[in-house]
Amino acid sequence: MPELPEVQTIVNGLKENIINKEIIEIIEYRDETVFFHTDIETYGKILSVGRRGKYIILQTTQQLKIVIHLRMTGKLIFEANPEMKSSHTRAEIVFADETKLIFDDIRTFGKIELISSDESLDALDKLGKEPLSDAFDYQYLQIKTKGRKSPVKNILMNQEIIAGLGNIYAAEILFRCKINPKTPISQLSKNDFKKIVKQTKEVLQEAILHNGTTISDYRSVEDKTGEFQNFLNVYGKDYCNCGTKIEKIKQAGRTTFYCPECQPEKL
DNA sequence: ATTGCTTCCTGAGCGC
DNA sequence: TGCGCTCAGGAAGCAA
Repeated sequence: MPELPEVQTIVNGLKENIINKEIIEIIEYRDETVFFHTDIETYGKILSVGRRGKYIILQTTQQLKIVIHLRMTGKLIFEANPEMKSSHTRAEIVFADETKLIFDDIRTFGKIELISSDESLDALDKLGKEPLSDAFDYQYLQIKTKGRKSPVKNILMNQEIIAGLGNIYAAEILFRCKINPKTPISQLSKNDFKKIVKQTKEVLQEAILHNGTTISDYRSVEDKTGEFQNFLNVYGKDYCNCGTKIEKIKQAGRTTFYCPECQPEKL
């Protein structure tokens, strides 16, 4: 569900709520939700809350990293009332002051992984550059995709190339670049690469300022809804601002939205 | 090595 | 109302 701006919004909310709180228990309500990759005696206090791609990473004082991926429908809800449960609670991180962080996930694809601070996860190690970092520039994108033939949309969705983009933002970025999503990455010019990098950073920054996008079930940590959906140009739209009907196609199993007028195929 | 197809699971929305 | 079908901010795990 959430992409980079939504995850960042959640991380920002968590920073305000759970820093320095001591974890006393992690409860799994549904199997295959919480994975212990390290022996835990005590969890410790939350030292920091961070993000890498779409992963949320909590660091504790006991050399423990809690890595959370929300996938499609995961939510984190900070709850002050210990009695409270949400409709699809899969796990809870319970703090010493009786507040808790509820991990709610309708489709149950999300996961919480506990690892020692000096370890990592394979998926984390393989992630590509952070799109908002200076290291993400057109040269990186060009070198990283050299020899590939995939459509540019698939490249933008590939977490091993760019960490954090998903279906909505990939579509919006290409709309802003006026690039057809089917275009093979190998056919893009240097200028196209520059445009993609520029628009990626701009779209993500704007979305973060608006607390992300809400389509149906995304909520930030305090159950606030994002507002960026009001700024989307193609995703979920029937018509482009130019009046043309938006095309919907399948790419790598996902629906791609684009405007055939504003994003024509290259001849 | 890279690409594409299927799968995990639940619920909403649609047409009949 | 209700049934059955399609679809959903993701990505691992295969097969080709």
